Amino acid sequence: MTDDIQRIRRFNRAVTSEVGALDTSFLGLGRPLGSARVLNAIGHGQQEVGAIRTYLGLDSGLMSRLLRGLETEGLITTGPSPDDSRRRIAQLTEAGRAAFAEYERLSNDQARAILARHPRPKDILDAMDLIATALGQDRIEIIEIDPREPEAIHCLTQYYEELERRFATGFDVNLSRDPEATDMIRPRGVFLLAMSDALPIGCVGLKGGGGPVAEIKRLWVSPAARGLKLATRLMTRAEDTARGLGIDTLRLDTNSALPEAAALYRKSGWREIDRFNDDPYPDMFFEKTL
Amino acid sequence: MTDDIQRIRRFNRAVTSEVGALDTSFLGLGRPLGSARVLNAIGHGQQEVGAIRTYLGLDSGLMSRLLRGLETEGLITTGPSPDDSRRRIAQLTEAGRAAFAEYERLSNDQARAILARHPRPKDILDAMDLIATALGQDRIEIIEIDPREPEAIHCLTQYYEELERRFATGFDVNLSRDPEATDMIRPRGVFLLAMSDALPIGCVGLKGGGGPVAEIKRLWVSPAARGLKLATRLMTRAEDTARGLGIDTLRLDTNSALPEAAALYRKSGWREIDRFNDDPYPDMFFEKTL
DNA sequence: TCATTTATCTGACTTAAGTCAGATAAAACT
DNA sequence: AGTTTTATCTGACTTAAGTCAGATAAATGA
Repeated sequence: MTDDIQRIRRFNRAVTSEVGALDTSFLGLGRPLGSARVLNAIGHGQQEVGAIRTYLGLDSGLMSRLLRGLETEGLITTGPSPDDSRRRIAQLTEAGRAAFAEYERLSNDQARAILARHPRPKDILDAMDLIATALGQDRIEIIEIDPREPEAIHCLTQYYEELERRFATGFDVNLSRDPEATDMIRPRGVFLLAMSDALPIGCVGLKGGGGPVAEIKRLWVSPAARGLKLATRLMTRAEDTARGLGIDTLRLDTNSALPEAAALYRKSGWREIDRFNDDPYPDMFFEKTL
Repeated sequence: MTDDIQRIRRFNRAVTSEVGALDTSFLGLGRPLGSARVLNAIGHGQQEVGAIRTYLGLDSGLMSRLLRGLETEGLITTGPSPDDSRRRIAQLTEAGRAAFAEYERLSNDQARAILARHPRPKDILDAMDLIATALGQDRIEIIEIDPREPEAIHCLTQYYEELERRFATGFDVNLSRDPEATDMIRPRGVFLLAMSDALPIGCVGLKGGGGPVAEIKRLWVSPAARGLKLATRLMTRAEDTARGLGIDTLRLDTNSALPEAAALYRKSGWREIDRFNDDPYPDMFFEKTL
């Protein structure tokens, strides 16, 4: 146990000296860290002065001075917010966009360098996802999204890859009954993503047909997020949404090669029923009355 | 690829806000970060003022002033180094040890908290080891050590566990020909550890008997360090040491359940020979003339 | 309408951190 | 022995960061 703590502290040392170097590398462009942080916040789309101030945890006086500094450097312009002219909004000028792009390039180069000098970049990325998800586990949010958006496709692709690995026969989505995207968009259904600071780490689809019966599809949680009860959160949210859409019966199919899925369904009020479709992959079928 | 970079940058955000909070938590004890860092360096056994200065990257003037500050606080004493009185060495006073213990407690609590709030602490630790090893891959050192030391046992235990997992029959070290520790200590042999910032990540034993023939035993590299050519480095160093001990022939045994090991031996000048012992586990035997 | 609240700004501070040019004394070199 | 190098210290700076008490102007509420 003490040994474990040593391992964590070694990790802390490693990242503060390496990742922390990113923070200070911002100094490489000759601008104090405070100004650089404000400039980057604006570049990343934060417009409201107050929002930036809270985000960066700055005193109002300091914030004001940093903004004045960036203004005289010609990197930003500020003006009153149209809906409340006490508030001010900041925007990058042409020169500001150029400076911001420099910072982006620096960050990206540093990230690329980490990947390039390691023989197993995939393992590194997975480990980073696991740690970042663990550190941010209290800030995981569930959002509704169009299943054709890239974030959704990111999850679905990984879901299909996992089925390919875990089914003895492999998995080809073209042989499966791939739901129409519009069946998983309101008002017929919904597609939910679990997001951890901009990274999608889980999904579930509610596929409706306009009637009182709908199907749960594509429940998946990233390996980085397993154990955090995310599948339960996604299912609960999907069921709540279904109720709101006037649905009273939910069905789903699954495969006995995914025992943790069946266990979850059994534990949360689903009961096994007879086969209700001719999809070649599933061998277990469940139903739940809402 | 762009996506990968986003994942790394998300990781950077997560650790700078969480691990960076550790840095600033040091401020919680009311001492400026600079003084706290010096105090902790001394607490961790760094005595030489110059060494601390290089380690923390401080200007000599600043360093001097920080030391004076800690001295007037009554936390350290400084004096000339016995072997070169230009240099100075710093030591904690009783009060200094108490203050240092407070910082240790803070760091340990923070580490413990990370483990406690995650359902899969082992995965988190493995991921942290992988990333810390990757970030510090240029600072991996190979050291000689007594195989009965805890760092060596840490590696050997993991080695045995891996054999237990990978051999169809499992692995019981008591049934194997476990070498005498003294056969792996100079002048008969040597035991080598690969260290990444205080974490042992690989080992190899050179087991000699005083004569010109010796055996390579217990070659193992932590999953966190695979792909970094560490096995090759360990073997090269072991062979070099063997030459220095007047050994001209090396032998080893291995098992075909570890194909990557046999591949390494073949690639680096070993040739397969007939069985030379009656250990129940190995089924392949190699020899190399130095 | 008038007092109150809210968002930001300004000026006058403090503290931490870092830089740089000597000063000093011991060690190393010739 | 005398010069040079090395390790540390001191004093006189600069810069970044942060604090705090008002000032100002727009929005809100009674």
